Amino acid sequence: MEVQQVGSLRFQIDFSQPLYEQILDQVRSAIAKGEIGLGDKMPSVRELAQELRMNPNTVMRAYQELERDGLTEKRRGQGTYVTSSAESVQHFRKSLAEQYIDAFLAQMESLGLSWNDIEEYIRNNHGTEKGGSQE
Amino acid sequence: MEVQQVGSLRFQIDFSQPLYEQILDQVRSAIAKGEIGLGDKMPSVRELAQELRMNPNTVMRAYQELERDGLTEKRRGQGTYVTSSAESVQHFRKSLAEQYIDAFLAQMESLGLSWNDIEEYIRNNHGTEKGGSQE
Amino acid sequence: MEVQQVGSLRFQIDFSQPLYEQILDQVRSAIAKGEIGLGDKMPSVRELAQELRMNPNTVMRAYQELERDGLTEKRRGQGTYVTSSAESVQHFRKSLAEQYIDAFLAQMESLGLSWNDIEEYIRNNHGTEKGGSQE
Amino acid sequence: MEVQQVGSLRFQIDFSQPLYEQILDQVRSAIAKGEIGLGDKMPSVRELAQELRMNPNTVMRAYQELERDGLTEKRRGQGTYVTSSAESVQHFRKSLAEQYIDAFLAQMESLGLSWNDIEEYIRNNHGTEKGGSQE
DNA sequence: GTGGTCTAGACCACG
DNA sequence: GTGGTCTAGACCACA
Repeated sequence: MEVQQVGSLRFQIDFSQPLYEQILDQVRSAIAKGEIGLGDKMPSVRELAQELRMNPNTVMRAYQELERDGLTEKRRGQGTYVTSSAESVQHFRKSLAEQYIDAFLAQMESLGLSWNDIEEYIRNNHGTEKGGSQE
Repeated sequence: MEVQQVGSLRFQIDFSQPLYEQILDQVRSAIAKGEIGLGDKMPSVRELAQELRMNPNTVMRAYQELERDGLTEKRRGQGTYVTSSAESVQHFRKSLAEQYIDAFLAQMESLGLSWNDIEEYIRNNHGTEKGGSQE
Repeated sequence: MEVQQVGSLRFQIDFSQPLYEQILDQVRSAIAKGEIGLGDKMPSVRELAQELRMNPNTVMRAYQELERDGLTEKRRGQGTYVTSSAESVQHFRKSLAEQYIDAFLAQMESLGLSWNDIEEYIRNNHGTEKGGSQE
Repeated sequence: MEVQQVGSLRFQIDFSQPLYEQILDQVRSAIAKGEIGLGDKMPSVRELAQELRMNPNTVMRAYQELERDGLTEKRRGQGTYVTSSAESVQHFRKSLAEQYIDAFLAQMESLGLSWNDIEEYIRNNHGTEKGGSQE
């Protein structure tokens, strides 16, 4: 897997999913985990596109979505910045998490699996290496 | 939401996802949960297409994938049947569940959420009606 | 796998191939291997259809092909008989074998495999026990 | 027989088998034999369809199967590429070869032919022009 | 009647 | 430009 560092952001892109989605997810993740700080400057669309060898339109689409989610903001003539509002980040993080969780539970329900089945699987396969939390 | 019953199968189709995927998911679910029994006859491609008001090719695509997954089998000139092998169903169910769970844990990790965070959310929002798992 | 005995013929039918082809192949095999003797009476179309729970048309199609190949002959009012001519059987056996072999060699060639590769595979996997393949 | 060259691929199509299967087989063969290199770009679905004078859906079906077999991969908006993994090709080649060989041996067994009979036939008819392997 | 293949042509998402 | 989904309708093999 090829990993690319651009400023404080790290990207790992493949061709199995839409490119703009991968940028979106990975920037979101960096913001949620504090890998890029509140108020930090994002790479410009053109710079990122060049580094990732993508069409600028593809990067722009991800940036637009980030802004719509309240995670970034454009400052005229200066570029794009991570929002300074910790509250915005928290709010977004919570709503996305809930969305993921609800979708996941629906999937499990569709397979007829109970919460106990899930816990058991996770205990067996991912039990030890839990972490990555920060609250 | 419009729900349609075809034999022992219930379908609920919208236009937010590919139609063949929705058929696929819902038939999988019915098999996994035993709503349609092992060895039972499936609706014919044409019949289901007519009931769901879609093109037979769309239904056929879902049926082909079901067969590739080992959940159904075609009998020449007779139609499509749910596999008689409980083992096939179990194997498929397990592998799909693991895939879903792994993807979910990756999502949670990308948001910097710990397993405790997840459990807490679920306890609060889905805690009471767990076990039988149905909405 | 379900095996059915009809007179001196043994059938093992599944739904993954055309039914008439399976009858054809298995009767051919029985004749080629002498499991049913030259000049022996074949089961009638109706009888075989009933035993195998098939449509008589399906059995008839196989019988027609057998007759066209010179392996059986109809005697008016008496039914269908395996040919009495050992020469006919030998001729057919040879021509079918050549056809199979040529097709097989074409497949191997299409994968870029040499005869040595094939021999090696067969030595490793089927070398010791001819006929009753069972690992 | 009409042969058509498209990029580094050569096609020879008739109407005796499904068109998508012939594309599938011939592309597989080209990959297995290295006639098209790892990582090379395949003709686009539309281009190949036009060259072979068939419907794009027919070509797409073959391409989907190639991808399912791990021999090719799609890159969003860029086209279809032969996999870069020599291992994937080798794995596929081996498993297909074994499948062909096992089926062939079953055919020979059904005709009551021994391995010696086969070798003799091949020595007589194909003995001189063997080769073309590479590993 | 069943499913399987193919065509023609439309519309969409992605880059 | 790429592939992905869907429709409508034809023709075929099999039972």
